[in-house]
Amino acid sequence: MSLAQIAGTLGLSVTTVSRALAGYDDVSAATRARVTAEAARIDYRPNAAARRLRRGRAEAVGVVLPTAAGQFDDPFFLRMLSAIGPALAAAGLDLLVTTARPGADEMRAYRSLVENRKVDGILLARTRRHDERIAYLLDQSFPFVAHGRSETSRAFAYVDIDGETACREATERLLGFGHRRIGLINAPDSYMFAQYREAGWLAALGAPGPLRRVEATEENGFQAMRDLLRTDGPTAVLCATDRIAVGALHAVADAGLVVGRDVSIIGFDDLPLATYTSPPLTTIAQPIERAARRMVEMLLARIAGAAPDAMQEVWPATLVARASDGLALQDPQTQQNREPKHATNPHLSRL
Amino acid sequence: MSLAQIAGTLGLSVTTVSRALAGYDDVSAATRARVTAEAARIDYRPNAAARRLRRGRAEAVGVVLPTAAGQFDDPFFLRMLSAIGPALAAAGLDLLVTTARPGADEMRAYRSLVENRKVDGILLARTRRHDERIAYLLDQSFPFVAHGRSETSRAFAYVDIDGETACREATERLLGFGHRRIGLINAPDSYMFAQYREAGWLAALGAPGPLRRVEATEENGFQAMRDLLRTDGPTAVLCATDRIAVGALHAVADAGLVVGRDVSIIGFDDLPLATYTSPPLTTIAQPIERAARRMVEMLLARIAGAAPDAMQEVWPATLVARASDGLALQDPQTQQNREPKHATNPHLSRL
DNA sequence: TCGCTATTCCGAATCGTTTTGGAAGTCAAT
DNA sequence: ATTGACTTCCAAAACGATTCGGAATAGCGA
Repeated sequence: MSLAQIAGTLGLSVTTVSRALAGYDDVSAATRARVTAEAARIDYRPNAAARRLRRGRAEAVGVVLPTAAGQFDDPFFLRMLSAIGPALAAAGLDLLVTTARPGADEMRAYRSLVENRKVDGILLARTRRHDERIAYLLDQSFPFVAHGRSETSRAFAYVDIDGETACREATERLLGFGHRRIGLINAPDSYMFAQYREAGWLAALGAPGPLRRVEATEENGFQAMRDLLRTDGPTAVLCATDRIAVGALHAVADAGLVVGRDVSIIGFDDLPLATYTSPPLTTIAQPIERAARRMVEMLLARIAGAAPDAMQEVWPATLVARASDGLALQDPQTQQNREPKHATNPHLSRL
Repeated sequence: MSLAQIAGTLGLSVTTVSRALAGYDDVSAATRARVTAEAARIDYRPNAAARRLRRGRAEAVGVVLPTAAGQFDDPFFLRMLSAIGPALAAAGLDLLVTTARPGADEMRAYRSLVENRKVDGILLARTRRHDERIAYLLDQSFPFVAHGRSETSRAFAYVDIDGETACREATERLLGFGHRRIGLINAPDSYMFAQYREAGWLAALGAPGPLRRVEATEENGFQAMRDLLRTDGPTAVLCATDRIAVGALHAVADAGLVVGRDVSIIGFDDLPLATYTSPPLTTIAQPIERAARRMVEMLLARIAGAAPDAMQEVWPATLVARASDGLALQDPQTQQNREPKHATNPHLSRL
């Protein structure tokens, strides 16, 4: 199961066997044929550790998954992983997944990946305004690509979703429905994506509206919505993630109100689930899988030595209208328009 | 950043530095102190590839995630990963994640992990009745632990959830509510867990009831439930997973029926989401995280050489009652008992 | 002084691959 | 016969850690 073994049975040197399999042109066609045949016969597989040691590359890429409450369960990361996997496999790279609680643990995980040379590059998500991970990787000039921007003067590669525009347009949509008290249940504002979503909401509104900031779980969405309903009485609420929206949906129903009639709700992510909430959730779809594949492309280029300056992309998100939002109640002219809207579920209609 | 560097600045041999750091007792206390101090000073990290090559161990564990429609998105795998991560980190092992579509791709992924010696052991989930992966790993006598049993005469290590008992009890609960036409929306019966869940349902029922088998997605759950309602008119339906149940919930509402009154639904998994469906989903909770941690323990023992025979555990699952099931309508005596049940959401009551 | 045991250190081999810098042989042109 | 160009092969040196089998020194009793 080693080059030496093939070399032995064929009476060749290890060098020649290696070069034959690697496709060098200083190996005769006949010899190459004998080598590849024998390699196939014994099902030769190169020893990954030896290759890595010699080449000085790990041939692997790292991802650190946060395990804080509500973080890791997030389908967001799973969707990212599912898209990263095949893209990396196509490039012959392994995927090393580490889990860490945000905080000291987390930086230790990144340091271990970098300093033990376990990976050649890193993908990271859920960037923060002041992101210690990004600062560290930049300091080490270690190749990485982020999903999301961050507040630093130094250039790094990223793919981001334009949450600001998406949330501005979603809020404008709600304004167009006649809503005036439009709340936002946001993620903690240390997250960069929360910044942008809030900025978009604020831009459309002109002035601050009812706001809550919570970690993105169903439970927190529920609590925040219940609180919002009690103290601020919004007629529409934008939720920074679908998980928050699911909790919010429930809080509205729990208060004896009807989602889409008494209170409009718009989410963000377009989880598979969103079609099957009641009512089906109007939400903002972001192309996570495509973004993840692009991130892998960028990372390969970074590992190959390309500069990050040209690798900064912000992609649009698109609102998918379902039935959790609609015309504001206080607008009298609208009552007759309501029914068709809620009876029409674009998903169900094609079943 | 190598032993040679430390040896150089300290005027020692590489051997001594290595042995000092490894804790051998043929190194004087004074030398060991000098070595550890210098190692700390330059923040020495052993080269993972070199260590692996020399020791002949990968110091990593592999997981292959299925990427078929509805498979990978499944929160099940994310919950597993989130529990595996810390347990492996504690043992100093890396986690190598590969993605593969079930089929040829999948076996290639397993072969690559084993034959390129990329991992020392493998964790696998969603076992199947005739599981090619298990057969292969047994053939290679490669250490692995499965989540779920399989139909083979050869012993292997596993942790499984007793879905049969859980589903029997859930079905008995529905029978106790007066339901007589109790359907099952199962996962494809190539999956072992589907076998057990169906067996439990069947055991309680005595005779086959309305049955559908689909891949576990919301969409498929929706379709299967709609079909079931049209052709079989069940008053209660057991769903093999919560994702199926979410779709089923929607199909019931879509048919103009009320979940918990006209049709009872029970899921399986107890996703975080289950509390926030409408109505909140009665479902069966399985301790995935604890099981995953136990699987890691077993895998470490297997890698250390322990036999798998004593590593076969089946754990109980527990039903958590929420509001998606209740007394059957046709039973006249029950009408006054219904209301309190559905107004009482054990989760909400503690908020 | 001689042997003996502890203590402390180190040279060299090893893991399996890649790669540098030739070496040996063939062939045709001079 | 010599030269040069080409083809085909290989020895040996890496990569960095681990480990076997000593070696050197010191201390001690006989």
